[in-house]
Amino acid sequence: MSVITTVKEQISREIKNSLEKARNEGKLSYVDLPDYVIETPREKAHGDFATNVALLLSKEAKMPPRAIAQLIAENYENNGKLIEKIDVAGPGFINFYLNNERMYEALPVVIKEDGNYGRSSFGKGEKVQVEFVSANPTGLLHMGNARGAALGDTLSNLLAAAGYEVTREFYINDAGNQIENFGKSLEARYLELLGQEVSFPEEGYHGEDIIITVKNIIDEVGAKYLNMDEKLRREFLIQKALTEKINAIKSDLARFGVEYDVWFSEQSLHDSGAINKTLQELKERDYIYEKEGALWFKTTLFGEEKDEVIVRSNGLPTYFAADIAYHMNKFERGFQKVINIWGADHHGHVARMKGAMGALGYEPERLQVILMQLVRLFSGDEAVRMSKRSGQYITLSELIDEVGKDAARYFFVMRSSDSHLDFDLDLAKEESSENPVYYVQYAHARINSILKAFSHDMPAVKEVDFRLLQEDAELELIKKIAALPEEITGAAVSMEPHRMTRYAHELASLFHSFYNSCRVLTDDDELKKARILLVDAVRITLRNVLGLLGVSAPERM
RNA sequence: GCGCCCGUAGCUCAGUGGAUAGAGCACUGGCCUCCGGAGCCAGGUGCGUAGGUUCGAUUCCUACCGGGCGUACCA
Repeated sequence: MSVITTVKEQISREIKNSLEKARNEGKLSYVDLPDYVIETPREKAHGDFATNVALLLSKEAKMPPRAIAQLIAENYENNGKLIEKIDVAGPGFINFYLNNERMYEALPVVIKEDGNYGRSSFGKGEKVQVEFVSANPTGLLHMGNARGAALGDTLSNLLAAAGYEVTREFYINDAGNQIENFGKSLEARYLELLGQEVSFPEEGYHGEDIIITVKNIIDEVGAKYLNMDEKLRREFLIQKALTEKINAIKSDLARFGVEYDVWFSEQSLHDSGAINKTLQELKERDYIYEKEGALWFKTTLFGEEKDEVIVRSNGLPTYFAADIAYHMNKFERGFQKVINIWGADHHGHVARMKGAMGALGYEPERLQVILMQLVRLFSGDEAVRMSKRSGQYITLSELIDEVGKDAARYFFVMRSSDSHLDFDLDLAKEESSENPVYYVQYAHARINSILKAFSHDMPAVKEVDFRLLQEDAELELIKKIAALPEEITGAAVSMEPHRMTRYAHELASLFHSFYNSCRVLTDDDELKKARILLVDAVRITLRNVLGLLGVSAPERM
């Protein structure tokens, strides 16, 4: 357990004791304690921890907040001299000033835990699945997919670090309409490249990449399929092209630092009968009816405006049917919680998916959907279109070539997922100090440089007196380092990976300030040892955070 | 029309039912004879509008304005 969590719990216990004591003495009356918080105040002048308990209790106790706060402060038992000073401030906040001695305890922990520092068993090994990207395998990955990849992978890292058992999964849409469409496009290109005159399907995939794919196929099999049965020809082309596309997606994601545990085929749900089984179950539970030759799912029960077709009049299930079967399959595999990262253009799908889960007897809250606003791509002032149909888009692969994996991953995670992301390619291409990822990496490189210059064995924790670290810059740095485990669990539970880029930047900033005001390799040997270990703890913390973000921590830049 | 998301500094974005709302970029001026100047320090403007709930609202609620997305027997 982290130092900060321990301290907060201790303070909270003492507050309760203190309140009860006041109540027993008849100085205060209340029945239940409100949901108060112990937080780290924004303002340094407000201490290391603050609580709003007196403000919240005011109404029930029928006393002014400041008077309650005063009672708490007076009755507070300062066990083990944890707290240096208690103040009642403002409208009735209680500020606690931590005894610095306790803060130093964080440093040996960081050094001992090293690569594991920040990890916790908070999630108690609960099984969680994160499904992300799941792009159609009919083309290459674009910027929107890239954002989903960075968010999903970082969130997965965070959950794993917070003690959950995480499975990363990619759902391959290798069935349905768009695959039919894909087949027609492939066929058209195939015939075209072999000298036939064809009209390209209106709704087809116009991308250059498809032409290349078909050229590869022709290199392999030549004109063998020119006069073959249309259906067989398309099936062949689809199989060939899908394999190639999926492999391309896999390798692009691998370059981006994303490795999946499971690649799940939509087609397998059709083949195994899972979709029929799901439909049957929904029918039995009376969620399905027939109208105009199609089967409809009663989504109006979940607040939708109209019911949704689940099996078309041509007998083919819609993607919705497959998706329900897929999610049922997820729960059958034992995941306690299932997280999906979807583009905001799919938001209409959320309520009915949750509804469907409820209809099948699963707690809808076990399905969590992160709606990610779309990426707008700019080149300078000019917007770049991102349509697969028009075939004009920047691929993930090109992005990595241009701005590098580190910058791209950091940028995509930097913004909250429900905020639009304006990605200026020209700016991201610049390898300059404007790029925040360099700022953080630079701190890491700088520390390594200091440690190298130190040229002695690292001092043993036992022979170092951390109390020599008295400067403001040093104390601030220690507090920030100590906060990592809570930052990780907080970002994981709220599913907000962007918090970690903030943390990384703040930590780097505190280090740079420290560096400018305190010399590490000073003549004072004892102080030098303490600072070397402090700086080493910063190095470990930075490296671990960058690791969670999938960004490298270079020793030299 | 209806539904979801967004509206915070010149720009791109964080943030919170509480105490003086932050960062990066841009702009201006300063900083080690010394551990990496890709750094540090200083300088200022802002919660779309109007109501409501509250001891307290930028945060929650309602309406409106502006932007994005959705509203298919597409996914």
